[in-house]
Amino acid sequence: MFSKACEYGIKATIYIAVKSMRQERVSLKEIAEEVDSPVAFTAKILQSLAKNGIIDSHKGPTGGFQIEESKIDTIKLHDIVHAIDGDKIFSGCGLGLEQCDARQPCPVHDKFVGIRDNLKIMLQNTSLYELATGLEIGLTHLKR
Amino acid sequence: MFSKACEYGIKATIYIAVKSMRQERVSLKEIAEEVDSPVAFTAKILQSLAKNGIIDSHKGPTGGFQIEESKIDTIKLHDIVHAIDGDKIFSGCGLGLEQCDARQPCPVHDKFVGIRDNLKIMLQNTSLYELATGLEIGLTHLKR
DNA sequence: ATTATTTAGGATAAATTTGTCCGAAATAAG
DNA sequence: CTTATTTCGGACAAATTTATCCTAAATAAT
Repeated sequence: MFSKACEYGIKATIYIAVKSMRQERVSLKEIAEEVDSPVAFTAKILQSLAKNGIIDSHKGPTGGFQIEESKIDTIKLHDIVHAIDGDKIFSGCGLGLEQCDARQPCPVHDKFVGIRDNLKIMLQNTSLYELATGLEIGLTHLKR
Repeated sequence: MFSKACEYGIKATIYIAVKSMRQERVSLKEIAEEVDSPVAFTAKILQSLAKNGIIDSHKGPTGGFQIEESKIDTIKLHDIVHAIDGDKIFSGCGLGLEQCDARQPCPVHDKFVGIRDNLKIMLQNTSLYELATGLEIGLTHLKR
């Protein structure tokens, strides 16, 4: 469903959010450990999240990543996925046709659009705040 | 959403079904042309569809692929996808965790399960017959 | 200023998916 | 039986995704 990059990106962002709610900055190393993801690859993903304005990064000692607290309930799962995978998940024909729309649909067009709309709505409706809170109160987990 | 292999496989199966409803066998070459897919790669996919009992194959002159007519409305999109991609689309955690279920869920578990159930139900409910008929009466198309 | 620490970013490598090539096996027809 | 045609299946190649490595740049602290 999601790419590995996206999986790592989502987990990392949730972890950063939890720490940011406590006014703490976290290092790449800590994130990768807590989220069980390859360090260097995670670095790339965090880079693109930073470029897309989802997270903030700071170099040097005491540096690391954090998220503006006011943003945490504004940011949606959709924004994270979009920052990493672009909109290729949300657009394009289910069978890979170049020309496929309601007028000239592929055989699975309608059914596919239905599923994808569900996905999009879900992603747009779930906030980072909600995900981070669930983790903090021990309702959910990020490792294993 | 689907792998390329799956996209080609679905298109090919629908095309074979249309021809089979007219008691015609089709060659790999014709399928690849009509479905706009790479010939040799399509051959591999058809092989695995044949091994999984979705389609029948015959070697030699006048050979080719076909589908038992009685099967056409029994076969569901789900069967095609499963024959090609296995059940990796239907199982596993949305964030790649090894241990993730209702008791120890990842942060997106519930939402993810919801979407995936939709997908599964859709795939189990749409028959090859329905897809082939739509194509035959010109309601849908497979190229471009 | 110097040093230690941390992210940025480019180059490279490994793994997976996608795609090609070609000889072998089956089989229909002359 | 021979030949032409078609799928089978293994080896190989290209492209993409995943992952690593290393140097540079920034920056906090001494």
